[in-house]
Amino acid sequence: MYEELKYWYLRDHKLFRTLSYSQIKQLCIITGFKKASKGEIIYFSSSDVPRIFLLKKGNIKIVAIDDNGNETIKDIIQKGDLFGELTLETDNKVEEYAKVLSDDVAICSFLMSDFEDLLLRNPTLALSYTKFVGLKMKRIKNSYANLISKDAKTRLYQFLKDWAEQEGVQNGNTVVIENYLTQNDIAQIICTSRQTATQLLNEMETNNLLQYNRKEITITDITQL
Amino acid sequence: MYEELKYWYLRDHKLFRTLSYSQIKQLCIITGFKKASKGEIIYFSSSDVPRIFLLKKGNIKIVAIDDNGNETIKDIIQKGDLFGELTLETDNKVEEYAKVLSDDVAICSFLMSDFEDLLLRNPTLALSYTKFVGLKMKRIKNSYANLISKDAKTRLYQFLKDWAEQEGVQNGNTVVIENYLTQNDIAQIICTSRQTATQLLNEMETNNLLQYNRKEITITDITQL
DNA sequence: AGCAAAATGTCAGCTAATTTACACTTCGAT
DNA sequence: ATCGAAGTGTAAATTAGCTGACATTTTGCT
Repeated sequence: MYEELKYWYLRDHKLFRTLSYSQIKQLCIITGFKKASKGEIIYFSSSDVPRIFLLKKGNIKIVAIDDNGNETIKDIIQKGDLFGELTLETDNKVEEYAKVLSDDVAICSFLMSDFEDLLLRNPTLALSYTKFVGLKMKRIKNSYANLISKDAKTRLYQFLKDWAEQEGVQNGNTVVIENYLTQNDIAQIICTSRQTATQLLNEMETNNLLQYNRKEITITDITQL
Repeated sequence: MYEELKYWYLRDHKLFRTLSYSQIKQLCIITGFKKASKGEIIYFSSSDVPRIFLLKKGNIKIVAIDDNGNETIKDIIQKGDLFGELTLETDNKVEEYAKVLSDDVAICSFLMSDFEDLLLRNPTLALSYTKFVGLKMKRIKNSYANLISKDAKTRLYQFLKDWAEQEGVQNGNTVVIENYLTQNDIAQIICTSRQTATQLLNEMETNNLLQYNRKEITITDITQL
């Protein structure tokens, strides 16, 4: 069980440990570098040639618009994460874009075709990349399994635990998370209504499980969640 | 096992199409072969060394047991599909097994380590495999997205459409699917209760959208779903 | 052929969570 | 410093779908 969680929390920087500096440089030289600040929207799926992106700094959310014009959060991308067409399949019928959550972000990107060439020339990297995608898949599977079989409260607890593990600053059993999400964002991530999320968060606050404000979330005792 | 036989087992998988006959023969990676019949349970995750499996014939479901002893269907595997630890990550704490759904199945397997060696020696194959895993991930994402944002009826409709597309025999707008699933199986796949699934199927039958029986499902007009 | 087990059909509560609706608070821009 | 927009708080009405509790039908087995 704990082993599983460890896997799950192993964020994706892992891939780049297998890449040498020169390899990374090679990728980044080929491409551009982009900075953006809070609230900005970055379109990346429909645009020109297929690319793979690497978030160097900050946080963004990947948002999709469905047929009815509803926004749904597909993913939260953190510093060091790759995003874009990781499956190496060009398929641009989905309308997705990224929205900047933190004060500012830095994104570097490279061409998918270049990346494919690199993989062909470097089987070890291809293998690592496959494992990396597999890890991502495992993560997605886990989070969806949670969404489907658990109630809203359990989902919120699980989300907070994940978040704390990934980004929280721990001090004893107390964990402080920099809160760049609105309650609405959180609600969307755990797939519930904004109102339900608000209620649950307030309930947790009255039960002294955490303190919530727009800047940060302090989890009183992470072992209690 | 004879070389020719091994070749036959791999030949028509899209993954290995990039390889020539002689290359495939050289692989010699198939180390296991197994036949089983309806209802049989095949354990594959916990056992000895990590393997990757290829289903040559029939249908199976991958079932997991959670902490409370509840069965959940993780995947339906059809003829030609690979299954097992496709992510190449050994991770053996999940209690999973396969149950044979069709009258009989033929499964061949190879060692994950052999497969990794193979990928390292064949960059093109490694890239194909990476895309293959990516495609699988995309599918999973899509089906989960459906599960979460749609109601039970829509989920059932979507499931039937997918199933029809994958395995149905079309004649005009009428599609006949060989039905190797119970209503309970269907319910589990679309994540609802057996009763709800039954009700929905009967409702569809009275609305002349389909005819259901244990052997086959006939969708009157696939464009109506 | 006979019987137990599995699969299917049906229905009445029950409940979590969505929806609707509105008030209050905080933030950011001018 | 003000004002509109975004974010948060709260509550009643409504509902999809689960649970439990059966009856009925079909299947596989000896």
